[in-house]
Amino acid sequence: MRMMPLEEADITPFQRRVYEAVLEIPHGFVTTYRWLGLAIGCRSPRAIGQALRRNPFAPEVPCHRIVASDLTIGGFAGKRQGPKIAKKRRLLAEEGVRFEDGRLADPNCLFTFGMETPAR
DNA sequence: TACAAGCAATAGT
DNA sequence: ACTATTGCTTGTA
Repeated sequence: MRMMPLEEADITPFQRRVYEAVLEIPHGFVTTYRWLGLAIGCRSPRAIGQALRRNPFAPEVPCHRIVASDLTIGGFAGKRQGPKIAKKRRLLAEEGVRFEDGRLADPNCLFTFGMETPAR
């Protein structure tokens, strides 16, 4: 598989921002659409999901490390349920991120791009 | 170029 | 549980 620089890809600037941010997620960690939005200054998580859905860089860009803000597993491959989701869960399990009943077991695995944890 | 519809979500009611 | 909001992509005229 070819490693194509993001610069030469046929993508929009927004998509490039999203992928760059996703690449910063360390192995064994996950982040949420919310955090991604904060990181790249986008207040519309749906746009992020759409960008990831059209991800031409799978699996070079670990789009499986994105979960929903309430720590549910979120969606994958354009769906919110089905075999794709099971695969996403398995991929995360391989990286040491454990899920329980469709929810992230250890919130400690959340990667917040060096920002402070959300004031809840 | 202009407009409408859709999306792997989230917050508020 | 349901609706509103939100930024961006894509398709059609």
